[in-house]
Amino acid sequence: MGYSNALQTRAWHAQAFGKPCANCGIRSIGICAALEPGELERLHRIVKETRFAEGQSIFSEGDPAESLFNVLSGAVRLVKLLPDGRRQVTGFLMPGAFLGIALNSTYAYSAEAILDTKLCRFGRREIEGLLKDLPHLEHRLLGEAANELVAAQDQMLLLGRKTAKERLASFLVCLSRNAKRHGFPDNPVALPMSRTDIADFLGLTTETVSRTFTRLRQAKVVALEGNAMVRLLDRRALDDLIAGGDEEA
Amino acid sequence: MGYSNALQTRAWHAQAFGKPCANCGIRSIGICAALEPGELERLHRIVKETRFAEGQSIFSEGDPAESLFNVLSGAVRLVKLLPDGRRQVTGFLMPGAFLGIALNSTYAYSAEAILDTKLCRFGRREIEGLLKDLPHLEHRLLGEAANELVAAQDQMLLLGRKTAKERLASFLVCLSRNAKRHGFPDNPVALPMSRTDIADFLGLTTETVSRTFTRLRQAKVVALEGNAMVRLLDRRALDDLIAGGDEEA
DNA sequence: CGGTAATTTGAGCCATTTCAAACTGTGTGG
DNA sequence: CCACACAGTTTGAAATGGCTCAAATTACCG
Repeated sequence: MGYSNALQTRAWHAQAFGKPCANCGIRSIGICAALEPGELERLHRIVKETRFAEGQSIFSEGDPAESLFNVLSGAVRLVKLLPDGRRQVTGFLMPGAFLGIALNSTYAYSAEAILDTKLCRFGRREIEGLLKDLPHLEHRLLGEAANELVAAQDQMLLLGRKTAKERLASFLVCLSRNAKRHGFPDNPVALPMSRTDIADFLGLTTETVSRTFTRLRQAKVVALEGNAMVRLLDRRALDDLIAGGDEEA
Repeated sequence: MGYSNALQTRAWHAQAFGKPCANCGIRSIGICAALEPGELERLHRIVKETRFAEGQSIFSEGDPAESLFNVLSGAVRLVKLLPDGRRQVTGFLMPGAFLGIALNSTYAYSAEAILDTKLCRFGRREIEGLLKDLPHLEHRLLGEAANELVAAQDQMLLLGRKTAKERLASFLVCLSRNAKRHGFPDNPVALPMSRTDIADFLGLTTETVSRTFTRLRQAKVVALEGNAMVRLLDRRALDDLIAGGDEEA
């Protein structure tokens, strides 16, 4: 998932731009961590850095899947649409995340930049060649896919069975955990995505997300600091909500 | 996803039991399809066939992930629970499916046999050794994971944004497609799982699933043939519901 | 400091849930 | 082979959480 605020955004943008992969600031997080210097060199030859402005589409559901990406900086949302416009956000990607693991012939979802975003782009053909020679890389990719699968199942539980309050609490804690894991501040947590994005991720409406924020605020469980930043005040209450035992706050 | 009825159940149970992997009836579907005869021999040495009776637990969420499985016959449901008993079924597995791709230290969900079920069991350690030597296998596994990821995203869209009628229609068509793909009858489609399982998979209650079946039946879109078998009558109407454009039926 | 989009708040409504009761199919024992 | 019994399913009626539509605020940006 992605994050943002003045400070964090600056940090993200400071990361490798135009440098060879060996110096990539994201390397220790991304799949490239699996590679030796020589292999990195080879990877670097097939990589091309690309920028997307806030709101720009990276690729659309149904497009031929010609590229895979590594998020260098910024944030990305993955979106699925129904013909009548109903929208489901299936995930938020932060720096270090891999985009396009599903090596199918077409993309199963659209990807859009939430912030100004830099990506490493790999040609699909080239990656497949690389994977043949570098089993580490494939192994790492499989690990990545496995993690995404676990996250997807958690999300199914959330969408199928949790209340609005529980969904928002789960979301905020998840955001905070990820921020920490990636070295960003984890308590006032940044929310780079709009309320609509959050709603479409949690299977709710914007109005419900907003009302739920208000209720959590009134219960002193969280505090909003501006619109794109939340402070988690009562971790215990949040954890209770996430587990989903019984109500109280 | 799984299926059942007298005929189909018989077919499943007729498949390889105690035979070496080379003769495994499921091989062309499962991950083993990626292997050469010599490699299969090696696989066979680390495999152990296991049976689970209907309703039996194969493993539970949180258990150390010591085994991976291949479904030979029967059907399996994957379940996540909240402490207060709310339940989400995250998937149904049919013969040929792979169970436990997430190579994490503990299982992220429980697996339970819906029918009497036979599985190939692989030790985790052994599989990891095998993967080191057989890149094909890892590649195949990655492909499998990618497919599951796509299915998971579709399910998020369903859980987050579809109506009860659309959810049930999507489920039935998906079931039918899978049956066809696996060589089972795809029009009267078998439903080996209970209404409760369906409800917990679709994020609904049993009552709503039942009422929705009734509405689809009254609209002559489907016909129930016994409780564990549905005939899809109006494919067009089903497809419209799945796409989720606008209502009518 | 104003303009504009995003967010929040309000009021009424509706799809789905909940709680409760009737039904039905399936498998069993007589 | 049939009647019975029970679990699973269906139906009914009332309650409700989240949605819809609409308006008021607020935050952000130039």
